Amino acid sequence: MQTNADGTVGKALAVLEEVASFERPVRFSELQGKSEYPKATLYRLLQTLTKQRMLSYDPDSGTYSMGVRLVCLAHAAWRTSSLAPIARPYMDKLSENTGETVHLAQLDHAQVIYVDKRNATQHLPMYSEAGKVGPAYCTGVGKAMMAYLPDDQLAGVLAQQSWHRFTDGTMTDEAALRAELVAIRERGHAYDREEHEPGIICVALPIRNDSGRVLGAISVTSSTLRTSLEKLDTFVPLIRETAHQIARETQNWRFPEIKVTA
Amino acid sequence: MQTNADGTVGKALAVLEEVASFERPVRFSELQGKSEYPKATLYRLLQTLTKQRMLSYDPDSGTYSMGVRLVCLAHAAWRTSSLAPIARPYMDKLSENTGETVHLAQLDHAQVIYVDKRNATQHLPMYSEAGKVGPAYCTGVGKAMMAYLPDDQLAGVLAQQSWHRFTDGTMTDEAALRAELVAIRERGHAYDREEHEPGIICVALPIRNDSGRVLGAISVTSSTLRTSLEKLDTFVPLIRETAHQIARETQNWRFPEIKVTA
DNA sequence: AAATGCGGTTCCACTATGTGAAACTACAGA
DNA sequence: TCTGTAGTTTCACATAGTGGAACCGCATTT
Repeated sequence: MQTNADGTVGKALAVLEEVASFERPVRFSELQGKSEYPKATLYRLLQTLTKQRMLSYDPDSGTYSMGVRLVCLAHAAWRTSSLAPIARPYMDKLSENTGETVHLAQLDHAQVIYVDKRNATQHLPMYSEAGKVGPAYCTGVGKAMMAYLPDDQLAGVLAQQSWHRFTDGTMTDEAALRAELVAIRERGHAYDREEHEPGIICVALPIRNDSGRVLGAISVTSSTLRTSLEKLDTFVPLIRETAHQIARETQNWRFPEIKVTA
Repeated sequence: MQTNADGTVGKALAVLEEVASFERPVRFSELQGKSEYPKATLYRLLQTLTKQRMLSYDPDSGTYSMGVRLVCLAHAAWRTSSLAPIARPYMDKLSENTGETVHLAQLDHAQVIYVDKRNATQHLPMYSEAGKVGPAYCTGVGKAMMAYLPDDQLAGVLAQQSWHRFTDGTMTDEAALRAELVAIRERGHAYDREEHEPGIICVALPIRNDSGRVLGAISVTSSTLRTSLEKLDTFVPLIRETAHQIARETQNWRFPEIKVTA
């Protein structure tokens, strides 16, 4: 599970992630089974995390669960270093104009993180969706971002994909995806042709700043039952405009104070 | 800032919190100014956090900001150990029935953390609100929860309040608050009489399980311009019912698997 | 009642990890 | 070129973390 758990902090975070992966309160012994750390070490890490309120321990049931302090920290993270707060009004507008599900995503490590969402049916941007992660190689947003990544970064991301075949359409090797990325650059936008989930299709565009750096991506998603890629194509100008607006907005927002510190 | 930063993990988290407190991308030197750690140590901690993707470093501007990995972890925390996902349908209903702003909060350390919200005006449960923290001693939800805390825990929470006078109505010492908590227990619900913010009032009830343990609290909030405490009082039965429903729901939800492991 | 087994906690000699003053580098402005 | 400031690296040193093993407490078995 844990990639490079050097240092105590790394180990602690690996354990935290381990607890998270259970998606429910979990006993010491269950963790011990999955963890690579010896009993005493694991125990101490859990103690530390609990004392730091990253985990909470329920003495009644003898279980650990994720601590609410994380929710606070994440709130700060979301507010200050995700595109979501900046993009919100534009997301709203795009959602209204298209009437379809709209995602805002960013790239982290080699995964896609959805930082905001507008739902077509239930018109609530659900907290429960922000924070969700997805694979980069078989989602519209993932491919849209990868297509505009500098070579060295792209290589790193590609190397870490799982290439799991979710559907018949999933691209399962680097060569296929690289070809696709070229096509995306030519076309200017990415598709998800039921590559991650059968029946689910989307059009996605990257959000890039003036210097061309990829900040994130937006997608308009729907199902093959309701629409087709051709129909979604009509939204491209709208999405592009939204992406531009968000990118422009970031220029003003990011570090306006920095130059003033003198 | 940092309370008990024993161990490397504690120090790292203190730094993380420090970065969060700036609410914007921050330079090394700015952090150094606020931090108690020597240059080299701080530097290494930042490196570690960055490598662990809890922070992200922007080489262009030389600034650190909160990492998106936190958003993922928090997603897990929110889903599995907050009341929010369980309470969601009941929150929806309460919001609809009252037409006022509804909060769902939990106690952490000595603070109130809002884990969900329904807004009266903009009817979107905003991610940006979940994760917000507030003082316990001068909010309806905070007092509602404290009123039903076991003595030892209560003492701990009280000891950590700031007793800052936000408004004329703020209770600024333990004695006053303890008297209020007695009144709350007698009455069965708590009020916020413009104690935190002028013009803002609310009624709050704790969410308690069968054994009486405090799980969280719900409140219905409004402004003195629109309504009065007397009017909010009419919502009490509705809120109580909601709290009961949520508490009942947790019984089924929490650790159903635990007993089966045999 | 004693024995067994199991989840959880503590001990302690050992050493990996983190520490931080100081030296150094890169760069901007004088 | 010189000087100062922000950021990075070094290295002798010691703290902090490690983990095998022993221990505890409780439930179940004999």
